[in-house]
Amino acid sequence: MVTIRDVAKESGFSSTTVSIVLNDAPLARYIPPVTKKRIMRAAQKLGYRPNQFARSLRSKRSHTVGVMVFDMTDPYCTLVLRGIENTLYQASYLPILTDVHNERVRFERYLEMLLDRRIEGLIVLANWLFLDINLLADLEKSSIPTAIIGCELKGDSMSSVIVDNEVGGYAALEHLHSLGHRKIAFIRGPKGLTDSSPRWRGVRKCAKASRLELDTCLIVDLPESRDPISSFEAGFKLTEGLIKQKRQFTALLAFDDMTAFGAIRALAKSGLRVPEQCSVIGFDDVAPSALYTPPLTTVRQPMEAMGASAVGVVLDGINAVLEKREIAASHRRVAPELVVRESTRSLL
Amino acid sequence: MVTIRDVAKESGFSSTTVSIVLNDAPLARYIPPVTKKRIMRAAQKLGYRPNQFARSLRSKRSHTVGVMVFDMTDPYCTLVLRGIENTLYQASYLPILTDVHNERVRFERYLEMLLDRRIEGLIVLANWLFLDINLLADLEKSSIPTAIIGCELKGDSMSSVIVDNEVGGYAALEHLHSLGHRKIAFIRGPKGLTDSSPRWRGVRKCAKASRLELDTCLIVDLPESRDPISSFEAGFKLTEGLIKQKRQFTALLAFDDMTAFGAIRALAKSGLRVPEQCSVIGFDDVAPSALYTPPLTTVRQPMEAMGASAVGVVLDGINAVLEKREIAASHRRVAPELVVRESTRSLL
DNA sequence: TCCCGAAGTTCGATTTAAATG
DNA sequence: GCATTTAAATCGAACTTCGGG
Repeated sequence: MVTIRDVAKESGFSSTTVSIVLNDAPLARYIPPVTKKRIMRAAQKLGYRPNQFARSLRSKRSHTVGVMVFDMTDPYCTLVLRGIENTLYQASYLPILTDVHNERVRFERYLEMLLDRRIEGLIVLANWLFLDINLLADLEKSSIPTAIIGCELKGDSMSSVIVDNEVGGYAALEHLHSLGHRKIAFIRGPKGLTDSSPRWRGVRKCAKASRLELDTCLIVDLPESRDPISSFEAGFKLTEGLIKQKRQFTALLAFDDMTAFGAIRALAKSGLRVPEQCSVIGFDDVAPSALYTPPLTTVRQPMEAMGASAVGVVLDGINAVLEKREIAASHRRVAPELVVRESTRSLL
Repeated sequence: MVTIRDVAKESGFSSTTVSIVLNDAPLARYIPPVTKKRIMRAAQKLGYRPNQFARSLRSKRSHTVGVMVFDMTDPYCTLVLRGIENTLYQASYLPILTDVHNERVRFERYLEMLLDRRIEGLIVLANWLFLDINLLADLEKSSIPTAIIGCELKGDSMSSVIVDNEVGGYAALEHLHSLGHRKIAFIRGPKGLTDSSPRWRGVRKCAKASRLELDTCLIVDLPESRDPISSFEAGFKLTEGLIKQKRQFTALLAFDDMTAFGAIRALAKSGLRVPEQCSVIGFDDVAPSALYTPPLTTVRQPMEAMGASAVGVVLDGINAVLEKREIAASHRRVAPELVVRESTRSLL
């Protein structure tokens, strides 16, 4: 490996001067262009690349951000990760990706490993989180800039980026209602998920506003489960249950897209066609939704933008730390967007 | 930050002794249990965590593996990444994830960044690769253990893990043939993809073995494109074209699952039901395939196992380097598995 | 000679303080 | 005092060498 001393020897200057020149440090003003040229050429010639370990040791910086996901296999992650990656790339940071598998020990071990690596920031993708929220509290004391995506929280220590679930829930029902649907089945999210209740609040709000009465016989809940795929299976079973009980409904509002897929499957199995005999709307707009047959109408979370936003917040935090400024945590709530495709249809 | 010297002071021993004890170095045999206890307690009390920068600087090790993906949004990546993550975790390595977006400059920049970080190994997920293969040759000179997933290559410097495309292609056609299908449409992969030709070779081999004549009017090719989603759109358009030309076929063999999704969509749009009027088979078994309506019959690549396998190879390489052993690159070809679901049906 | 522990060097880059002309 | 350059200290851990008992 070629070191700064090799460059010094090759160029005929001291390693101090080489360092100053190559980093374009303040003192570089005093160094005559000839010297700079010579040093540059020497470095070039030798193919010198500074040792990041040594650099980090002095500067205490890693130019690395930790990314913690609770379950990678959730399709929700993909685009968020893309947003994170892309924004970090612009800023010349590199992400260390960890997948907690919704396991407590794994969370703790990974957090320790990341902290040991002196990550400068941390982004947590709490998409399908069934761990004690107290775990997240542990993060607070780590005192590194942290942003959580998909889990609302108060407080000054950690930032958060979430979609406005209430607005989204409202939009979903409003869409079905505007199409003339009145007998609507609902599959709500599991109690343990922070998204569930605001999303349902939005639905109720819309129902109230449009004087729609919700039939409690048509409301079912997703069970708790650590596995995001399970919402597909649960969506399937719950819908099947509804059908078997001969509940009449012309539309179904699912907690998320996976649930909607399960519901569509159940409907198809019973010979009910979507959207001809039953409209279905999901939530999230994960990648497969656009590819589904029929393409799924859903409420989109701007996932890539949310990833980018989280990185932005964390980067601001890092800069604040570097400049020894205090900075308050920011809590961003981004607007969802109704995406009308072909799984919903007007009753008229 | 608490350093080893703080622990030394606290425990009353020198930093040397502390280092020996905490690392359980060979010399630790000579150190009496009392001393060890005292040092351990001091470390515990102060919450000492060794500085990885300093450690890496001396040991020249980063305990980090670079992971390079050509397009994260390809659903193919998800499970492979899970396999990689999980296996690295067992071995206490951390992955740095980079997404090349199929862009040359990005590839080069990321590679440089990873090398600067002194990654100990590199895993390349060449799933939807439309860059010059020569780029990969650049990797050779990096001289760090490297494994490529999804792209066959010879040579001793880099290892590879691929699915046996020929066997897979064979199995796909064999399945359709065994169901009684004789008029079969084919959507082949783009020429630029290394998977395309062996997969097709398998198909032809099976056709020959079962004396099935392939109708060239029913064979179409996916265009080149950097975007993996494009195979959905192309699958849609190509199938639509086939239908518009009134080509008769009772089954369709798609290059991959995304293409199959596009084909199903086109069939549905023309009022053709799957599998009643046309069977469709894909390749890969990406996550959405099982959730599709109808659930897609496909040829599964054991993606998680392939990720794990690549990590295994790289880890072996790392150990070889540490022990200054020479080690030959390994080229693993794993068997695919036919997954029969509901998008294919017997003609009888 | 064996056991225990400490002093000092090394890894490679940055930075402070100081030395030249 | 000014422009130009550098010796030496520093970051934190690990390893080599050495000395005392």
